[in-house]
Amino acid sequence: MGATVTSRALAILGAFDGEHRSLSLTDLARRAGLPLATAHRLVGELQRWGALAREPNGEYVIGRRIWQLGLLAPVQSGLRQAASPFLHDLYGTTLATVHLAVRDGLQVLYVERLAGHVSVPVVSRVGSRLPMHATGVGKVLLAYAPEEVRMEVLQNLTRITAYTVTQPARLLEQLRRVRAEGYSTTGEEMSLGACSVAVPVRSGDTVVAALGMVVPDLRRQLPRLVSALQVAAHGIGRTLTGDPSIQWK
Amino acid sequence: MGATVTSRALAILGAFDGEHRSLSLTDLARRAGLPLATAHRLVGELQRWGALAREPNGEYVIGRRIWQLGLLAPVQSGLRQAASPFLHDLYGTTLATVHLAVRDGLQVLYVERLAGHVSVPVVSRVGSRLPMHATGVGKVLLAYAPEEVRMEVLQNLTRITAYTVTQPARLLEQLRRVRAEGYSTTGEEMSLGACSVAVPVRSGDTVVAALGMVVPDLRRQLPRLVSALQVAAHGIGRTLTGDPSIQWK
DNA sequence: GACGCTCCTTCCGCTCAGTGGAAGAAGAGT
DNA sequence: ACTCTTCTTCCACTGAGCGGAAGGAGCGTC
Repeated sequence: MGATVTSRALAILGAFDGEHRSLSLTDLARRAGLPLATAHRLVGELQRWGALAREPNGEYVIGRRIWQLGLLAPVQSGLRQAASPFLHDLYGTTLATVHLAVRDGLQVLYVERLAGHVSVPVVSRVGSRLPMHATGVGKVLLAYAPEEVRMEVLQNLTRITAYTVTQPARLLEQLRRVRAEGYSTTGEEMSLGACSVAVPVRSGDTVVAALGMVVPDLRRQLPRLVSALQVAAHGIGRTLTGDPSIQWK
Repeated sequence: MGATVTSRALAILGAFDGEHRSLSLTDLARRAGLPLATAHRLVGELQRWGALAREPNGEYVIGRRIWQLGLLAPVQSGLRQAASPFLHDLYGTTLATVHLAVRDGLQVLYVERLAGHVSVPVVSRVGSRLPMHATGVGKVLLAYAPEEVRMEVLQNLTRITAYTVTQPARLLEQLRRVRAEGYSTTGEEMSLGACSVAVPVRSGDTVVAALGMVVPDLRRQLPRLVSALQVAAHGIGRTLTGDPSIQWK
């Protein structure tokens, strides 16, 4: 059992997540698995440093200092910088929710997002992870992932909606098509009422990211969206190839 | 002298800043003021948890986990949310780099940014701080800051480029004009080849932020840019006034 | 190919920082 | 006035953390 002081402090920070953005001391202690007195002292130190802040209502939230540190993280920073203007253009021409994602292990990690006006149920948030087999960007990344990754993901196709593809053979077929046609689509596989298209972003020969879009319905405008995405992805790729340091562990 | 384990771990994280995004173990130990062996152990723990990551070259950088945590921080989240659509619109109509900044102590803190394609040397990054006297948003925030803040900033006008305003009297005169005319400008005062315009964002009577724009040249289009900025700033202000919780310590 | 330099990793016995049970304070319902 | 919950403070015991020192691992120099 991890009993080092540092691991305890980190356990406190780790108690926060997307659903728990603010926590009381007691919650914090419980979630971190620490005695109240211990949590209290650690929380005090973290707060003094600026890692945590206290809301008017007494609950704790992640502090400004961590926010600033996080912005220094080289999480795809080269990629994000290169992509940023293209994402805006894409948003400008399509007014759809636009995503930039990379593969992180067996999941998709969203590194950038622009939210559209249109009320489509979008689950992703910047910094969140989703399964690969049920998202547009995920299918692209999976299609170009190393064989072993693909195999492991195929073992565990959890059902999310009634339309989620859960048969390995069918998904494999889809992935082959992604490679052949250069784009992937999903239809309400992650959340009802949301469809998506995505294309790979290449730097040289390797696919470093996926660029995707979420819309309520695909049928009519598919070709237009795909070509808009491809233009943007190509632009990002060209910018990247100029840049020597693309972060990818 | 901070000798608690937690404070040491935090000191290690604190060793990173805008100019030092990746550090060797030795640098880290030196900057955090810790013996090498101690730093080594702490760094190991931080890395295991994901607070730090190791680059191929052996240097340490802020890890993905901290990045994710930072995204949960409620830093100006009300303000940023309110501003986001207006920033997009602004970018859409002007295609210039657009900034949203607040005052943090004696510096400008950039809380949001949209980067344009245009190759203008832009120094600011989201989460970074810059001096107030050499940036467009800074001058706006300074113009409306409490007297004491203004005085303290005026004591220390460091020169950055050949055009930086370093005479207190001249800056004061500029600030008076900002208040009178409702916008500020800079001409290559922060970096050569970059000019900027900025306007205040008001919530009720108080100036809560500044909205700015960086362009290669101001002369011809100044009136157009100022009015675009003012429309956006006004919109943000109106959205904010509806919102009860604007984060400002 | 031996030397010197810098940077990283491991070891281990001493000791003081961290621990956490418990008691007290401060609210907020009822 | 009471109970229940959450927060804060206290303090004596003890094992987790400390860090000097020694041992790698590179790399450039002569």
